[in-house]
Amino acid sequence: MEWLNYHHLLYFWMVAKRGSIARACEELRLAQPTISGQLRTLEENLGEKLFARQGRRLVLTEAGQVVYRYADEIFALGEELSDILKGRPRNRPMRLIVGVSDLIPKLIAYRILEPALAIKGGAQIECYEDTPEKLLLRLSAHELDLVLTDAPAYSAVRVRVFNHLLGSSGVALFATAPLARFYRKHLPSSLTGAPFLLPMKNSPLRQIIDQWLEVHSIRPRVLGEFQDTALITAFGQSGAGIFAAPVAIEREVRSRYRVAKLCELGAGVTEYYAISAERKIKHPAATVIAEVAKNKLFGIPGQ
Amino acid sequence: MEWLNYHHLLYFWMVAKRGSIARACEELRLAQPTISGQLRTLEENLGEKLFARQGRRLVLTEAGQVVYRYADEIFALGEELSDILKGRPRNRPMRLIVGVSDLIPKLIAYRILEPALAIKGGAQIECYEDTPEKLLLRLSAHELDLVLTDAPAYSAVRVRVFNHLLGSSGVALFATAPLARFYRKHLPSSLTGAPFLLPMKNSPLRQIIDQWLEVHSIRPRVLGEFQDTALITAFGQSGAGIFAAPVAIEREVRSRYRVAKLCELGAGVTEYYAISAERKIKHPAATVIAEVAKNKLFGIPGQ
DNA sequence: TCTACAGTTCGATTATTCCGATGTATACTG
DNA sequence: CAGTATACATCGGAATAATCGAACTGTAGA
Repeated sequence: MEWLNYHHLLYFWMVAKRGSIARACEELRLAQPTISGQLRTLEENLGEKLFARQGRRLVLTEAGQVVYRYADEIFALGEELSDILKGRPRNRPMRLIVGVSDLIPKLIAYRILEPALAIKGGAQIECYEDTPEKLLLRLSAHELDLVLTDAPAYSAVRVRVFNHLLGSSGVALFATAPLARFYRKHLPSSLTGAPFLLPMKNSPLRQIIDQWLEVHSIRPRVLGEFQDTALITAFGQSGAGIFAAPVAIEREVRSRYRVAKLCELGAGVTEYYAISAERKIKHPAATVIAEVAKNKLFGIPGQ
Repeated sequence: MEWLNYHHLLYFWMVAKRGSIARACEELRLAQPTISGQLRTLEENLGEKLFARQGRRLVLTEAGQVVYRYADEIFALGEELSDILKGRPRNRPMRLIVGVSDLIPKLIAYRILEPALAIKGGAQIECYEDTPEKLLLRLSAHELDLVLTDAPAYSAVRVRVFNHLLGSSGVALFATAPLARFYRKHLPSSLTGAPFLLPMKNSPLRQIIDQWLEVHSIRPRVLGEFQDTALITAFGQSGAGIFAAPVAIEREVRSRYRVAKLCELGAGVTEYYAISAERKIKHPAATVIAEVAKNKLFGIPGQ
């Protein structure tokens, strides 16, 4: 494994950003030949020309543009990290800042977060969505107060985040009435070849579905894979295909999307977690959320 | 501006990942004193201890954990970049892979994408959601075929992506019946102090709303700010507050979320774009999408 | 054709990285 | 409680890479 030289990349990035080697020199306080040379070795290492000369200007090649965009992301993260370490907390007003995983149905997210609006004074909520990994990153940098996900935070390295199980729910399949009518006979074997709208491969919900399909030897027709459950339901509502949702919100799903329940997926259970940076959830609004979720949200049925 | 030393960071990252300097040495093919030393200079540069000795192990300090997570992001991007340049396209089967901006209402996204399911043979769709910036990054690396956003791609550097305007729509405010009844009298001045669910500050839709509020000298009570429009509607449906949505999907919004329209926001118009890596959209499913959107989706009213 | 500008090439110089040897603390072993 | 293996820290010199000034090449404009 040969490593990318990030310093070369940094010089390249600055040249691309400023539009010329000369102006990058000023910014980086280096001599022209230095950058010129480093740029050349970067191109050699990558085996791609990054700039093409156009008159006496440099313009990015196609490959250069791709590299530039990645570099932009990389160094933006680096600067963010520097800022945080220098103790310039990125402005955090007096409100609850929550990260919500894409994989959590919005109706569930609403049910979890809603108590925070009800507390007196009315906490203001700020919601960001992203992949769980990104959200945890921002949680650990104390940019978020709370992260909602459907899986506990993995800990390859022991990380200082703490998982609070809010509740769990079984999973059911839903579809518009005509689809449901058609496939309801001879369940579950009728589902082979049936059109499915599925979450991405890496999501816990998808694993539950796949396992269930496996057990029943069903090979569905996959119409599409979606990172966000809200898009799945947008498609599902229009009768494009069959989709899965937690039974905890069965009633809302049925009425809101005008769909019918096909069947429940036996053993499989989705879980919902709040993840905080401290062992004990401190933010008052967050405490309320966790309490209400544990006691009321999913507690009633089956217990 | 003093730059982060990304090579030191890389060593640190590997040590944290592998759990010890010794094992990082194997991976990086370096001698143990080398890494030990580099780690020390990194700590000195940052002014933070990153590891604490626990017996003869090293464990990450609080600061170390923050740095580690950022490093993870940074070097994951770096590896992705290397992969792409080495011509290992990250597995792209025969389907349409679309990036959808968080900021696009799912109902709009559905309407835009739906034609692709209808074409014969039935294209399989794969949908990712993220911020427009990240999506464009992946588009330029040819990991996506198409990106749907509500603003054309900015071009700080001339980038090889092309914007295709799919359509535009006015904006209206919605709320549940009780809320609507209460605020409908003396619009728009009645809205001062009214509870609002808003998209994030940087979104085009938010700018339209803010501008309208500004013009009418309304100062609403902001309940929360959301990155994803689907969460806004989940809150809005439950009567938490007033929210905005494009009039193009007024009917669906009203029936699906059981809300009523308060009023339209005069001049403001949201736009929807498909962004592709080539000047001409090539992917057959993508072509269909763009065609249908331009001709039918938003074309009828007002034209 | 002359000049200003932008980037390149070429050694010489300087800074940084890297390693082996050695030292210190910690865990395991009988 | 030695004796030994493990893991990291420290040190100084050797190897490597980055940097610079000076001279060179090509372009654009006067």
